[in-house]
Amino acid sequence: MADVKAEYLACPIRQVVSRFGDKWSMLVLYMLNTSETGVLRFNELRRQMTDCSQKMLSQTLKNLEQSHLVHREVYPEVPPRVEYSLTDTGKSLMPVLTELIAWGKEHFNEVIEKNIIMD
Amino acid sequence: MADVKAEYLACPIRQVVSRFGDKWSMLVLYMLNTSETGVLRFNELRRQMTDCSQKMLSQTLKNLEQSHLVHREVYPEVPPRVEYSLTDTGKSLMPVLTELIAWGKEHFNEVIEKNIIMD
DNA sequence: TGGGATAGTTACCAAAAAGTAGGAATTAGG
DNA sequence: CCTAATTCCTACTTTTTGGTAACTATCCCA
Repeated sequence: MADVKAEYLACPIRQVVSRFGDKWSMLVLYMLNTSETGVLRFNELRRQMTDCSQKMLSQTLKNLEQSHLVHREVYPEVPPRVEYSLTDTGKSLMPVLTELIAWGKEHFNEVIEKNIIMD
Repeated sequence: MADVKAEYLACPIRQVVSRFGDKWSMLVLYMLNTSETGVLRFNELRRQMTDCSQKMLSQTLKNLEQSHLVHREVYPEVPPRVEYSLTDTGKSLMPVLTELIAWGKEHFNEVIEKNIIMD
């Protein structure tokens, strides 16, 4: 098991997959990146990702924050205001992510035509 | 729920995540890409990914085949021989994946130093 | 007095993913 | 005739993930 740990720490693919290979992380990063001000509040994200539950969104944001990809700024107001934005590390990921999305746009249309995955 | 389907079909991020955002897909693609001949047999992959179970590997390969990213060639011999390689679509993904890996190498070392995720 | 808004957390449950262990099929080789 | 090699499949169990609904806290407004 210690071997597994070493393997994880050494392998950038596993790092990447384990940190934002989940259902919502990339979507959140994308939303933050395309936001005009570069900043989004919790409920603004919720409204844009209607099929992500409140729990999943806050969990996702917490993970991204722990990975230093997203910055969380709390304003001690009532009602509370919390603003999320990309960190510099997060911003540095965006060109790659953008390419991945572009690749998806280019190549999955053809795939989807032959291959229905949802019902 | 039909909306969710439409959203999925329309969103390249979800396409990408749902097709190879899982635990093993990227690793398999990477292995196939870095193989000298561009071809790997089932047990060759197994030996290189010791912590992936037989079941997971064959499931992963099947998914990648269905997404037209991996080609599966069966030779009707005894004992059986099956060779896996990247399709053209799979190959077209590799530059992006390589960049993602490079990004991981560059940026996660610093993150890991501050932030232990495994125990 | 009693919503409403904001940003969560928690407990509970269901579904999906993944691990384990065993079997199947075929033929060559001892 | 028994074993090894190769590529799986299947049943069973455990672990992880995700969803639902209810709860918290605070202040403003009617």
